[in-house]
Amino acid sequence: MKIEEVIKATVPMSLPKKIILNIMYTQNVIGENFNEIVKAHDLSPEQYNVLRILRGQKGKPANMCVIQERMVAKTSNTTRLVDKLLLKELVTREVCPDNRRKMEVAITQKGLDLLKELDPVIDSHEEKFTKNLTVEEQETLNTLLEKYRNA
Amino acid sequence: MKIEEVIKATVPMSLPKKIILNIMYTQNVIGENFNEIVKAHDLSPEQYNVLRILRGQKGKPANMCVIQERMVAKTSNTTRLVDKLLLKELVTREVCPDNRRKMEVAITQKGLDLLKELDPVIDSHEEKFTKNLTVEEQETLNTLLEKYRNA
DNA sequence: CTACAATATTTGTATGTACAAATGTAGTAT
DNA sequence: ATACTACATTTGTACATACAAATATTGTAG
Repeated sequence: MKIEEVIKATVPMSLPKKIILNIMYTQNVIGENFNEIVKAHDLSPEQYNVLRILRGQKGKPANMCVIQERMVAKTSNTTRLVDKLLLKELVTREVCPDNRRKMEVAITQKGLDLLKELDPVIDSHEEKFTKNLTVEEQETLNTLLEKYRNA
Repeated sequence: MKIEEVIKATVPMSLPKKIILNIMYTQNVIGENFNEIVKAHDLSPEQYNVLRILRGQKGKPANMCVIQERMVAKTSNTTRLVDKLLLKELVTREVCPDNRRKMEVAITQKGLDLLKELDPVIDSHEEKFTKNLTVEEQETLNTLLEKYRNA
């Protein structure tokens, strides 16, 4: 569906406006789809994100700053996200012995198991949208988005 | 900046994953920029959106359903958005005489004036990101996003 | 006409987000 | 040691969002 149909536009829009709306709306579609997936496992999208970041640390714990700077939505409240994950015993949180200002957050086995369970579902979610594009088109989309963003 | 740098990825990512993250993050960048603009005029992005939809009605009032289906984020709570706009006297809300289940929401002169003030700022915001792409690239980006989304 | 389903909107509630202020710790200059 | 600045995280508060349930109105079948 073209973006004009999505928002039922009555007048023609400029190309810049169409692109913005297209990006906003596409993110919305992806986000809702993703939300359904993680919600079925009692996670919010951002909670999943934190778990994924922690797994990427390969055993090494991460402090709050590190988690924050690796998140896509940079303004999330990391403290409260980790609070929720702690309650579900998916992560641990301890004061860093070298620097007591910092916290060491690590994923638990339970957390790793949950991610493993989610992996194939997430993968197919990612591929679901991509499958309509050729590899060449995928590369182009990626490049154009990066070029666009760096204004 | 490439998406891998943004999220400081340690391992290479699949193309489908990169595209998803790229769209999510790009939306984030646009969104924050847009947020700053409307916030300076004491509006939230969604409030602005509703005003814009009402102006598009060209004098004809819109009921809640119509507003909802024209919004980019389809899950917003239209009632409360309109509540906020009412408080600022940017819109009016009346029961529809033909069908008392429906509401007729219309933009006021004050609302139109506010939009007019915002127009040039919004336009330059939209063009700011687009200016790094040729018109041909813009068309391609648009087409690829639509193709991508319709999975 | 009555009961029932469909439509349109509102409200309640839990949760999430944005942002400033507060807290606690570490490093540095005097 | 003291005062000051920078750093890391947490907390408070207002606001927004998601979603189910409630309310009110209209249309329709018997």
